[in-house]
Amino acid sequence: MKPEPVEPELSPAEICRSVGEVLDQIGDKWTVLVMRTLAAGPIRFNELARRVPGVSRKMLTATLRRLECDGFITRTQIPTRQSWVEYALTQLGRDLLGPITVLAEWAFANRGRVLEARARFSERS
Amino acid sequence: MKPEPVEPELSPAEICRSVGEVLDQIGDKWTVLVMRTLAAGPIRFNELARRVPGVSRKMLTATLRRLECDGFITRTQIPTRQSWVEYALTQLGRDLLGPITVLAEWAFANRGRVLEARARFSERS
DNA sequence: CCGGATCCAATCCGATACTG
DNA sequence: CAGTATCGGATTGGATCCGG
Repeated sequence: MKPEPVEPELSPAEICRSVGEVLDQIGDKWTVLVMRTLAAGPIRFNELARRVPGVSRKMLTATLRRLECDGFITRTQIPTRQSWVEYALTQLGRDLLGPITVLAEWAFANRGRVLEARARFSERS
Repeated sequence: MKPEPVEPELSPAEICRSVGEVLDQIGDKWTVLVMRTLAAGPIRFNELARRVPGVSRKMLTATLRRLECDGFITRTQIPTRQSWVEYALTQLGRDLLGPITVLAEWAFANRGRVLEARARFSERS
């Protein structure tokens, strides 16, 4: 369901710009955690706040606004007696989780190599 | 030359932790730009500073230290008449460029969808 | 329940000047 | 050439209070 295989070759300059932009969008403290939590299905604001450990409501609001603005999630008012707002991933958001998961799996598979490097570095300096 | 295909299934909690750690490492302003520049081959400090547009020497130093500590690059003193220090990617660093490039290519292929979403968002609010 | 608004501390980061 | 040291503005993000 990805948009296209596209051309496999990308110039280094295009790579740099692309990765810079996407890291500006998702490289902050909470964005990916929120998206991963939304991956399980639509969820309300306060439930989301509970499931993302440590996030303040202020940062959660800011993160959700940005994700909504960039088209990665939807925000739906459900009028009932109480206020009720549901957030959910869009197709674009689900698509983005693919490359993010690739990165996460790499990090998980290689965390030992990083820890070894740090140990060597600290004992050498 | 990747370490292993590893188990394809990763629990959501492990994904979150992994991606949080790797984003802490590479999610800042300069790390990926520096690594992409190093991908062309070993390079000296000041040449690196010239090729990464806008970076200050202070931030470049900090970025390189961290990359070295985490095992993504090597720092080599070459004693000659002048000071001479070369930085180069390690195998671990080259491996990391794989998932990063996946992300960059996704961002490049989908940047139009994000721009459309922003246009819709701004005209709706 | 879902936020917005404000204050404040910590951190980031660029500019500048200096060293071996 | 390859950094280090210090200052100060800008940004980040938590705490708290307030409102619909």
